[in-house]
Amino acid sequence: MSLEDELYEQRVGRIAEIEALGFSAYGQRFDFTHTIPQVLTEYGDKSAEQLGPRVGVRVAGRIATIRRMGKAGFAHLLQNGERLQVYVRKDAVGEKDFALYEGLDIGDIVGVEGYLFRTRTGELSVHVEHLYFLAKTLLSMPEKWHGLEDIETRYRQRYLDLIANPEVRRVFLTRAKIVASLRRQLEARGFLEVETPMLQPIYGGAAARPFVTHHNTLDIDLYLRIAPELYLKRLVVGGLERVYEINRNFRNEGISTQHNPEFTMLEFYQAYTDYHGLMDLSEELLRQTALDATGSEVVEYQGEKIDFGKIRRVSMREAVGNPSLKGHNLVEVFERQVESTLIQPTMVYDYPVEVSPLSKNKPEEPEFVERFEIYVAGMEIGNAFTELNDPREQRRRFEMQLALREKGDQEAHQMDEDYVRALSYGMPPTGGEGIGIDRLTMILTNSRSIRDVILFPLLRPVDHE
RNA sequence: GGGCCGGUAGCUCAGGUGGUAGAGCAUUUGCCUUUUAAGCAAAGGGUCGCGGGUUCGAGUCCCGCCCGGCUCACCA
Repeated sequence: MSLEDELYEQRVGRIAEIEALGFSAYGQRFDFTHTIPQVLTEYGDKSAEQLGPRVGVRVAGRIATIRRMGKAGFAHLLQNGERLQVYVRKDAVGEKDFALYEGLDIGDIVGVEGYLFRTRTGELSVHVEHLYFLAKTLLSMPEKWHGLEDIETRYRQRYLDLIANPEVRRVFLTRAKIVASLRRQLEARGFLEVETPMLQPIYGGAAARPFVTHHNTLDIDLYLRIAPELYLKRLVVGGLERVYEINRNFRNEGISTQHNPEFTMLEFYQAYTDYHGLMDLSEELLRQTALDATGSEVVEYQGEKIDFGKIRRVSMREAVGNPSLKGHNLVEVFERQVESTLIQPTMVYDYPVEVSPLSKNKPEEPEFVERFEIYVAGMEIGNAFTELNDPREQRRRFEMQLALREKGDQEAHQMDEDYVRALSYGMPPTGGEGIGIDRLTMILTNSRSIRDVILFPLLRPVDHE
């Protein structure tokens, strides 16, 4: 028998022992008086005297460490990323509870009832009077000192990663704060949150290859959306003048430290503004989000201080430093030579029309459009433009894209007749923007890989024969 | 897809030039009523990612494959 099986059988055997003592191996509801973080916040700085006469608590958590010393012992309970020590002695808990304590494994989930005290070395602890068994672990936990380090296991078994590595938990708490901050700011400005189709008969709103799926009853192929853009603008036509969506996009392309096949975008549209208005708004949104998520406008990313307090604005032609370049050549040089050097938050504006099929032309320079992208730490995190609202020009742009598709460009835009029809009813002048939530989270959590900010990144599945 | 790196006990890792696989944590047993990487004593635990090959002999050398990481290309 392998060690793994041996450990498993050992613990299955322990279920019988737990039940023989009158406990359930998979216990009942446990009403606690405090979470462990609450105990630490409330009593963490109280002296032994201040804990008298008696502070009674009921707390629950997962056993993180055990130190047994004959007829007494200690354990640390882990809950919500924080640890509280408990002290169990035979003469305080009685025969039965002490027998239960003696058979505990690291990873078991228990509840304790008792009172707070300070140990000789000063650690705030619970002097246990009753022990409750809540859930049995059958598998052994990662090592207490190094935690779980194997990157593949961390992604495949994120639950273990979350138990063993407190900083992982923090990343995802920060991610939630980022999303909450953006929602709060958009709500405050009168934006309405909406949901638009993930399953789309025509995919659009970006240049990318899609995932294809099939609906059986309708017997049609559908695409997982690559962007919600065209639907959101239909809503602007419909009079929802400020809308946003925070949701997943799917792109059937490469995987890297900056790309996951499904990723989360914020897209928002505001009628009666343009890309200059969006630059002002973006600056404020990013500054406030950094502040809400990290407590500071200046964050450290991979050794660089990134300042969201003021965002530089530069035209693409200035950034490239060659005013004669245009079209695809300009973008190519920009991406090859400039993009990775944009460490501080930077808005790069005025894109060639060729790469921007949905953006409005600059009136005085129609070969350029009113578009900008936001770069931070060498990564594109946002893309925004004054929306093209002339249906006849939009049709010409789609036709340009179809011509590219004919030449083999698999990422060229499809024709969307209903979108052109929607524009034909009249869309107000509108600014629209997308912000990549995953990449923004990378920067605000100092994460090197997009997989570190996505709970379950896509990995090739392993065969279980 | 290309290049580089990695996969050894449940976890974290050692294993120059080939010679029957080690440590710490975890586990088991004993002792221990304020410990905290508790301690002391003892024990068990491995298809060395998978498959071929070279060799008397492969964790180690060669070939192929699988999985992962980084990076380049592509993309957001």
